[in-house]
Amino acid sequence: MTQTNNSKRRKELVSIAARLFFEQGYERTTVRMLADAMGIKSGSLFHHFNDKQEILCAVIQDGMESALEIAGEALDGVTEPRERFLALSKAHLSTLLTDRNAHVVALYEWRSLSEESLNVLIGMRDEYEALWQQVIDECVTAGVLKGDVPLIRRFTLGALNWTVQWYDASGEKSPDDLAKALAELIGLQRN
Amino acid sequence: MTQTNNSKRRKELVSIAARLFFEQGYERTTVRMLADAMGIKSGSLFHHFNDKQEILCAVIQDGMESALEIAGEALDGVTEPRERFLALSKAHLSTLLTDRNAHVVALYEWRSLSEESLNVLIGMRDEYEALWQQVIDECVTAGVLKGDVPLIRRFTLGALNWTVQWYDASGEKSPDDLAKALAELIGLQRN
DNA sequence: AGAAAAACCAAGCAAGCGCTAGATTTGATA
DNA sequence: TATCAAATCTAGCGCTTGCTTGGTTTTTCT
Repeated sequence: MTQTNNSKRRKELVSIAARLFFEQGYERTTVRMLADAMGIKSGSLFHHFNDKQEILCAVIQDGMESALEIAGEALDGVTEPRERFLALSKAHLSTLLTDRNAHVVALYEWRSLSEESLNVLIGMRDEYEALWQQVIDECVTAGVLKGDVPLIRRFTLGALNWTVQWYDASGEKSPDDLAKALAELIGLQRN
Repeated sequence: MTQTNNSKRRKELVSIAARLFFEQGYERTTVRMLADAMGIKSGSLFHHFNDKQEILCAVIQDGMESALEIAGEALDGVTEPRERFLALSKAHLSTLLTDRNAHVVALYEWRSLSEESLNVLIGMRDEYEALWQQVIDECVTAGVLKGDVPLIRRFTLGALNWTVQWYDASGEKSPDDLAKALAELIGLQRN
């Protein structure tokens, strides 16, 4: 029976689904489109997933996991608050703009999830936001940032997440450039 | 025949559609849901609109128009660059968070538009962004902001537009509070 | 090699989708 | 009061949707 397994095949399928969901949105992507891109028939999809929405859940889970992992690595060994902020921003934009799939879906398709799936994912999102909260808190404590910490976090993530709406990968600016520019905008690189 | 008219009735219907599109997204909203909310049968909808996508187009047009109008009023008579930035931010958040319908749809549902509708709306979007571009340019010229103007504009609008994802109207912070906080974050209110 | 499990296909169902056509009602105007 | 257009309804068409079922192929493991 179809379990919520973690087989290698399933991972591949989730990755393909991520691409389609990113390109055209969850609702506009049919199970037949998914199956075509996967090289199987639409019915076979339901051997790996209980329903379509579960595919979305898996994609988002994927996106959150990789975002968390990359963020953790980026912060590892970095101690100076401003550097930590910059490292986290770079990690965020990197997952968002270079592997433009799962992480983007994770940000923009929450609405289509079942309540059950939502409960699974909210924990990961909170964990990710806690990471930001901590880094920003360090900046405020160190006196390099001023203001309400949750609010700064939300503005920052908003500015970063919105980049997927306009970023041109073929342009001259790299994700790292953007991260640096944002840090400058909020006065982190002035001193 | 069904024309792209501007009758009063049509305006009402567009307003109702805006609410539904905002609440559940365009793709998840069926013509029957729309008709129900409008108090008519689904078939009658197509006397006012040629197809479903045209309703979305009208909603977005509505959102952009009111945003443009409110922004223009907000800037009227204000000359000091920092005040102009703040006024524009307040106007933006006001349309976004108090009348949480058309403007939000205008931001998040572009993907479902036909190419034809897109061409109609892109002009309005550009006009709105030009407003921001100008105000930010004034700030940079006045020396109260530093950096690449288009980039600042995009980060700012990103931070503002993302508020719809988390803002709680029943909370303690008003849209104006948020605008002020953002201005402080990017160093506009320090001197 | 042989058995068990996993992956897949062929065929199609029931429901819901956007949309249409033709008749009917409503409301303004002459 | 007669006329005509706008607005709505009734009824349903043709298609696509997510998903199911029952059987076949492929892979894995002993």
